[in-house]
Amino acid sequence: MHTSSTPGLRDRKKLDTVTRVQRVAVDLAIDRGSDAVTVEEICAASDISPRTFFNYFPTKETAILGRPLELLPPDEVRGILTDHPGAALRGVVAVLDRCFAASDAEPDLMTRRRVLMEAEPQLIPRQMAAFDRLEQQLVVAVSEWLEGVPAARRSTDLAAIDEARLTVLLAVTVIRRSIMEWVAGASTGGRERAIDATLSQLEQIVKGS
Amino acid sequence: MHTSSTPGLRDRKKLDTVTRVQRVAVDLAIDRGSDAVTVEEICAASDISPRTFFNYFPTKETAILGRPLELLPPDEVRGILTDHPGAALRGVVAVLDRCFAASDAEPDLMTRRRVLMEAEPQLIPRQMAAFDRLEQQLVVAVSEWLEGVPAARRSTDLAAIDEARLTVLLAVTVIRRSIMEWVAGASTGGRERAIDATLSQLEQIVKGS
DNA sequence: TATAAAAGTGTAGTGTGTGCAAACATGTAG
DNA sequence: CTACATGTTTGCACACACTACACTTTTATA
Repeated sequence: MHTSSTPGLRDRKKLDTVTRVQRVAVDLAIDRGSDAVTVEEICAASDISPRTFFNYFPTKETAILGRPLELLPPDEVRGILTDHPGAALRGVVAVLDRCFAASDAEPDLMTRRRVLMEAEPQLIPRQMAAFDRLEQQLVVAVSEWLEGVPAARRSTDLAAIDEARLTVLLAVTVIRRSIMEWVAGASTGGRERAIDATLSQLEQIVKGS
Repeated sequence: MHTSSTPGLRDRKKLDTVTRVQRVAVDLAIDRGSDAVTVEEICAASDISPRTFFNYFPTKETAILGRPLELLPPDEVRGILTDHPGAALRGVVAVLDRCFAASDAEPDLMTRRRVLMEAEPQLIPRQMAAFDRLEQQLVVAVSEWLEGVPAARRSTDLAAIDEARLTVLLAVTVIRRSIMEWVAGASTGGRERAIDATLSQLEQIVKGS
């Protein structure tokens, strides 16, 4: 058994292979279009067998776009939500942003994926559909957290589960819009700035209705 | 050439076949799970050849869940938007609702799809990803419409394209939430009621942030 | 009834993804 | 260093979605 902090040769090799394949995959996709690239080509260019490819990635798409985001540990989620008292939406957006920041996130890989998405915008909604699991987990977490907030300090009179569902959908929308801006390269600052801008636009639009 | 208003035998037969296949597809999916159903089974049960299946439907998913929604003709879109002055969000939601109502919409087929989605919730985000095209077209339409509204009557000071993008995303979110309620069978009334409820919840949540 | 157009089908593929079992590498213990 | 256990990689055979092409059948119209 090997439970120390150093990864060990075996795991290091594995990680190397994974990132190498991901890089090759996204590069080929940028070159020829993601549909035109075959798994066999990716494998040939990364020196692994097709069978091994599917040990690493459940689908071709996963290798090109990356694994779907995972939810932070529950206590971290609670902490972030509590940091935004009376503004569940901002809290949930912050959680999603952290999930995003915490993902694999080799910077150059992210950059290349951004380039790819710019060239093939139809990949963006697919990526969003992969948020599904995250979304469901988040609804549970937010709902539980809301139930622990005394009614006097809540900013709505909705049932916790209803507020949680809609808040999570809204937060995903905010993140989605921010990612679109980020992909378009328009936003001057980082994601934070784009998120703040989106949130204030959101307020204007909703209040105007 | 046949350009009269009556469909003609050929087209009637075609329509019959399409709806029959759709019914068989969704029924089999309810019985065995949509992943476990093969195109061959659907074809055997609906007396067409697999090759013909793919003449009718681009994918298996399309046969089970239905074609993605199509945008109403541009003048209708403009009309609906103009019916909701100063509340672009409500207007866009109304447009989406009409698109929904105008889709194939054999009532019993819709019911069965509702049952299927209840059993396999992961189908819902997939369905939403299919909104992609509709969403893009809608952004263009809304943006053009907003540009025709004098600034004094606008409820925000955002650039038309920015307001259009975010408004469409929000409207899709509202529709998505309403469909989820409708699928869950919770809403007492029809979609309209669910949409109104969602919109007012939305206001509460955003104003509370 | 003859004929052109459209719809349906069979065949032979490509590509993604899976199950299984054998070959291989690596870590551990004597 | 050797031997064993465990995890990784691979080859092979396969199921299924989907496509290109050529061919037959059906329908609409003259």
